This record gives sequence, structure tokens and C-alpha cells, in this order.
Amino acid sequence: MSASPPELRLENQLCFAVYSAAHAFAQAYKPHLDPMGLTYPQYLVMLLLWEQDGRSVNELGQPLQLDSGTLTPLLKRMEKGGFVTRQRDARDERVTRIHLTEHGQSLRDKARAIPTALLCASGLTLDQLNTLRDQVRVLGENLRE
Amino acid sequence: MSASPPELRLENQLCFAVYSAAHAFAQAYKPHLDPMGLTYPQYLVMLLLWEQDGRSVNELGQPLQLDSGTLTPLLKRMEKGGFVTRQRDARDERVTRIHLTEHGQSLRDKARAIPTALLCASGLTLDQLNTLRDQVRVLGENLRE
DNA sequence: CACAATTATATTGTGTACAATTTGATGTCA
DNA sequence: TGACATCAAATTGTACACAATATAATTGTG
Repeated sequence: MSASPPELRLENQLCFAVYSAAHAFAQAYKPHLDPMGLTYPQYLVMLLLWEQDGRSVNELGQPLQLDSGTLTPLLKRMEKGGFVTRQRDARDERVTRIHLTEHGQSLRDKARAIPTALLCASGLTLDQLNTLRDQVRVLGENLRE
Repeated sequence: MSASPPELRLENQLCFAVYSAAHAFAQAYKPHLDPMGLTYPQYLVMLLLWEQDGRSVNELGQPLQLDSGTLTPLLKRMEKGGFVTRQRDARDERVTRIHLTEHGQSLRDKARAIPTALLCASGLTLDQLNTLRDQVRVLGENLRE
């Protein structure tokens, strides 16, 4: 059994750096989201609903790249938590529309402080963050092709 | 209800770009790992064992940043799949040591082709990949502090 | 209009993640 | 040496992720 080639070493993998950073982000968000009662994926849904309320499950899943198998139970937990309501569209009964509750809407003000805190925790300048974000976004798009 | 500020828009978040790229990586690995019967996190464990066999659960969890709650069931599935063996250390019965089976060892040769395929799928040059990996690694380290 | 194809969501089953607790083994020190 | 802290895994409970399938509503076509 010879030594492992460099391309197969864990520490040299871009995929692992990304995998690990994704988990680190979720942990870094935790102290900000726990007091609100949100998990990190739930927070992503809130971001979308704060931008535009009343989206369908599909309209949430498309930007997030998540299907109903993930979103349906997640949204049910968010409903139970009092953040959103889930109701069938009257025009098309196949569609479930997700609306923010008043409580859900009101959380946006509290969330305003989070991006600054995370920027600080990232140790990056705003320019570095934007550049890195664009590079990682392109990477994700390429991988999905 | 006013418009959502730019810092709170999903598409502007570095965390989401990373989260999304991590999932895209797992999907991109799938066609290469499925034929071997490995999942992506199991592949990460294989990378570590190919580097050094006979690690303890902790010695796997430390570089991966995963605890026994994740690793114990994952390693049991890998044992059932015939990739590794799990046995208590004779010197210290608290420790479980993970060893590659012959089959597990033999997969390293098949895995050699994967990094090149993924480099290609990433759409990056090797230099770009290395630079991006280092930046994302530093980001993860900063977030964990 | 009947009916097959399509669409949107929900459900089921498997596999991570992670906090919190439990279990059993080892080390320490009065 | 014997009570006690410490340590490594395992276990339990909750929450994603995603493939595959099921269900129900809508659309398209003859």
C-alpha cells in the first residue's frame, strides 16, 4: 500500500473546503438564528419570503435548489413555529402558497443585523466577500451543468 | 411592507453560494461514486483512510469536523457495505479503530480518475481551483473561531 | 366531453448532521 | 485501592437532503 497521491488527499480538495465552509456557516449563524427559533435552511426560506411573500413551494424550491421532499416538512415546521401559513391556491388547487405571518414579517427587522455580524465573522472585506461569492456561484453553476 | 434590503437578498449571500455549491458538488460526485456504492461523505472518509489506515473515530472526525453522532452510523453502513472493519483497540477499549478491507483499499485505483473529472466539471484551471480552495478554507477557519 | 399526459405537492425510505445524554473504559489522587 | 473525573463511542431525538413514488388537480387532444 503506497502513499496516497496528492489529488486524493482530503486537505487538497476544493469540494471539502466548500463542504466544510458550508457547515461552518450554519454554525456561525446559529447564535443569531436560535433566539428567533429558526434553523439556517429556514432562514433561507425567510429571505425569499421577505423579498416576495406568497410564493408557491416551487417558487421557493427553484432558487434554493430544493424539492418538495425537503421543503414540505420544513415548511410544516415553520408553520408550527408560527412563521408562515400554508394554504392551497384558490385558482389552482395543486399549488400551496406560503405566506408570512405578522410575526414572520416582523423578524426581518431583527435579521437586518445578521449580515454585518457574519461579514465580520468571515474576516473578509466587503469587496473580497463579493468577489468570492461570485466565484463560488459560478463554480456551483458549472457543477450543475 | 417595504422592499427587502440588498444585504438580506438570498442571491447576494456568500453563505448561500457556498451552501448551494456544496450540494452541487455532492451531485457532481454522484455519477462517480454511485458505481462504487459510496456516498459523498463516505468518500471523504475513504480519502482519509487511503492516506492512513486504522484511524480511530476521533481521528476521522477531527479533520472532517464530524462527531460520533454522525460517524458511528455512517461507519456502520460502510462496514455493512464491505468497505471497512470496525474493531475495538486492544490497548484502549474505549477506542474503535477503522480499517479498510481489501475491497476498500482496491477502490483507491478507481478513485484516481475522479479528481480530474471534477476539475473538468468545475470549469476552473488548476491554479484557479487551488486559489479558490485556499480562500474558502480560510473562510471556513475564520467562521469557526 | 372523455381521457391520457402533465403538473404541483405530498409521502416514503435512506443517509447525513448535530445537540444532548448514556455507557463503558481509563486515569488520578487522596 | 476506591471514589471520581475524564475520555471515546454509541445512542437518542430533531432537522435537513434527495430519490422514488403516490395523489390529486389541471391541461391538452381527439
